[in-house]
Amino acid sequence: MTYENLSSYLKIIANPSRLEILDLLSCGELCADDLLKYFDFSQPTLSHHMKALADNNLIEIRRDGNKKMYKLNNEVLEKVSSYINLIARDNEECVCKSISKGDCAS
Amino acid sequence: MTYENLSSYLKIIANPSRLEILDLLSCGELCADDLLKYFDFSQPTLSHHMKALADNNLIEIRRDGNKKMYKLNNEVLEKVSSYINLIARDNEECVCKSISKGDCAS
DNA sequence: AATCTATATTGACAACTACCTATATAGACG
DNA sequence: CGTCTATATAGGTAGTTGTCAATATAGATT
Repeated sequence: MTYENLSSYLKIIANPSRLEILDLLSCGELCADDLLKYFDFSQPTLSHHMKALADNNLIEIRRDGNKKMYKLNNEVLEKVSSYINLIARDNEECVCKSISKGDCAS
Repeated sequence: MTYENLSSYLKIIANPSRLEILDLLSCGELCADDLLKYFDFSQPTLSHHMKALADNNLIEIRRDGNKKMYKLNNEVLEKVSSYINLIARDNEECVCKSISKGDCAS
């Protein structure tokens, strides 16, 4: 995963409403209406957030009769989490091994 | 940690340059000049990124003579990572337990 | 097929971001 | 104290984001 890729995922989840949507989905599917009742923003705003999440593969959508059901794709979220951890820690292939230190060498 | 708080941290790291800066710092302190040589952007842009990271406690700064040394504060990054994991998973106190399902009940 | 219901799209706008150039400042050191 | 070096701040700009009201659409149901 490139920094660009990781950054794209992070941009999507770097929003309190979307974080809460993801958390709400973490114990099962919900439809838009249940989510909408829960929040204070408008229906188009919810739809916009759901599209952003779906476009980035953070949720999956299926139709159920009249409604659409949204389901968390927790693998992606877990992958993002583990990549952040990778950045936080030193390791063999880390880019930090490759930087050339000038006068500031420790 | 509130969704607002987590989202603030995520906004800071949701940038490819800052992710790379953090990764570069993950095996030890560096000064601004070493980082600057590594990237293609201007010195003020680097300074701006370092300030954003420091203001959010993601790095620590100490003066060393003429220079400033930047050090990763990996605890914060690891905390962010683990909170994302928490959101990805179901658990006892999850907000997802509290949402009232209307017609969409599974 | 007409209507209803749930969700999506459009278009607009204020707020924020990342970057630049130009300039300022803080501390080191002659 | 004056100068140099390293980093920070200011001011400006193009692009992005989150939101809304208005409208469109897709599928269900009569």
